[in-house]
Amino acid sequence: MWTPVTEKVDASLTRWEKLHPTLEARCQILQITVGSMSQYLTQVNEMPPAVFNHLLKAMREFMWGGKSPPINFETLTAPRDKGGKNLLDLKARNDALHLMKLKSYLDLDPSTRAEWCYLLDRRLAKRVTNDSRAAPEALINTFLQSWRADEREWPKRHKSMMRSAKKFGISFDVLAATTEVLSDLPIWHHHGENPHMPQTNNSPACYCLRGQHGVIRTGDGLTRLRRLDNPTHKKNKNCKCVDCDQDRRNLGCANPHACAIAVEKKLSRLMPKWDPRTNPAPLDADDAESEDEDPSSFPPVRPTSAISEGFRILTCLSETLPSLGPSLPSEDEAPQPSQAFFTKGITIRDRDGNTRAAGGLWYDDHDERNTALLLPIHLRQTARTAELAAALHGVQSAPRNQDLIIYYSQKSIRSEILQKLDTREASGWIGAQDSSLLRALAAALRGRTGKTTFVAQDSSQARKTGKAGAVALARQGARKREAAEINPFVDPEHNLRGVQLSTLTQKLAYRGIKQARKIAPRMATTNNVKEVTQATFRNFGFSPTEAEFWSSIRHKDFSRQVKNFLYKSAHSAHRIGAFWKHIPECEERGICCRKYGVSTRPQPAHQCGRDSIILTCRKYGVSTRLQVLVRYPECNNISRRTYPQPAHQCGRD
DNA sequence: AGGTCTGGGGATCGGACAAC
DNA sequence: GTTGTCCGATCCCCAGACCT
Repeated sequence: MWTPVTEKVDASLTRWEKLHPTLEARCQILQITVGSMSQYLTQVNEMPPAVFNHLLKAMREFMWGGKSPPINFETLTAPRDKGGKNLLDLKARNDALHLMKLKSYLDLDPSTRAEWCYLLDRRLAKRVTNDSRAAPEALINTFLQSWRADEREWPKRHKSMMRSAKKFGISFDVLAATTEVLSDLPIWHHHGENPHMPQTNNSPACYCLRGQHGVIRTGDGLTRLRRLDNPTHKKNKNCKCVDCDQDRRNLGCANPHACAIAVEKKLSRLMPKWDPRTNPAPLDADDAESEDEDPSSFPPVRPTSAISEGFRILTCLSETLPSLGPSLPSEDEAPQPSQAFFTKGITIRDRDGNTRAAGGLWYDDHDERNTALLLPIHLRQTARTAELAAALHGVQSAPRNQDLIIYYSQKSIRSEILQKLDTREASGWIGAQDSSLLRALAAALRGRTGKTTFVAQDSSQARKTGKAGAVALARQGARKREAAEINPFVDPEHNLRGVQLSTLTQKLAYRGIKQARKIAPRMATTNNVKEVTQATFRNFGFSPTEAEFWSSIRHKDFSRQVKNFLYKSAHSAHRIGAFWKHIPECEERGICCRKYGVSTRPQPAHQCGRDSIILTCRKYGVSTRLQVLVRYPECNNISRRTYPQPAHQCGRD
């Protein structure tokens, strides 16, 4: 089945090879050949390991024209700002397809759910590993409940999907759910049980509830409970109340009271979030309207309204979040007057010439809570990040039941929190800027009982003082030597891990999977980047970040060849200079020969590496030099100064 | 030498199963 | 419900081949 595909790919790559494409072009060619030609069949029919290995090998060989690879494949698949070429990562692409299949499997809406999903449900329920006595009628869906199926019994054609589900941490979680959703969840093997109070699913009463009463979902159980509130109900097996009487006659239940008690026990062992009895009723129409009236205040959590929306995947992404632990103020008993503060973020050049961001948090003149903070270096150094840090600090230090008014200066802070939060949360913050701060801020806001309102700083007289105060504090923060400690604590109760499966797209899954993966750093590359950073600082007075370095060598002013040259140089992928030093019988290849030199005067023999190639070589050197000079005229002096130097080991200069 | 890639072997983990 | 054993899958490490 796969032979035509592999043959087509191989033939196509052979044809492309004849055009001698550049590294950059090869990446694109691989995307449009291997990527597209294997996509469909992988989707409908998983890619066998042999085919995967064949394609991977073909890609690797094509990348370097059959020669030995100087840069490993993983590095090439990394994003461009990390030194990669964003090359198609076949493994991640296949995994993304598995997750898309998982998405359709876990679409529980009967009107759209495919036949094979029901068959898989049944098949998985045949061999339960963690509860040998589990009853077949209690097993609805392994990912919705706590039972697990024997991996060896996973059907062959769904094995990869099941593996990916496990590998990328499928889970079921919501911040809040409507009563309908809670009532619709299976009551048996409920995943939301309190771990300290193990569930019973196999007692005689449980069998009666399933067999006689037909109780499958928590909602079915709720109707059994009503009698307990009925004054005519007697707490024994012979109760004659209407409900018990009916159960005895119509369902053949011997002890309706015991069954009702069993349901109550079961529900009380659920964590409060999952108990349909304690869940507050959904907002009625009036409440919803009043919320709409004030679009500036932080809205209550929107309850999940369909079971399928509760599945989360790629939960491994969130585990790397740093956490200093909870240090948030507890609920104050006394009612608090409402409080307002102003936030502002600015950026400056510090004495090392690097961009630093600082934030100001202003309450009132001479208020001791006024805060000036210098943003720690591990965060993005932008005004928005700094303002977010200031706002986070303000929210975290306010009593929870206090009404807050946040006067923000950047519009995007308001829109991120008030409008984009749901989408960001659904997409697992993949690709979102300032996600750690926004996450912490959202969690802190959700933990508050007081109302939080976002108001823009405008030029009215009353707000001018606050605005100016926040700016002054931000400037003060910028002068600080010690960076502030930002508390990125995210309360799990107010935070969802991973991505919402029901809104997952292949693109998003692919990005998330690539983001979750760790790529081993190359020592040569790390050293090169460090060297360039230091040299830039020496010559131009600022240190570029790693991302800036990688984007600068792709600047549009450079020709394709030079870009290619710089990229390979950054990875030490040229077999030049010192590379030959220790290779038997090839040592002389590292020695500069005159044909590469611009000067006709005899030069002392030296190791011909990058420096000498750029500075003296005819082939690359002239064009690279010219292009660098056009872009950075100030380099002119440097290169002239460096040019006449004697033998040296080449570096980036 | 320093990089890539492959394959093999050992350690580890998780699950099934049996015995207690 | 707990413990121990077995087995397979997976991960990790390393040696070795290969390249230039």
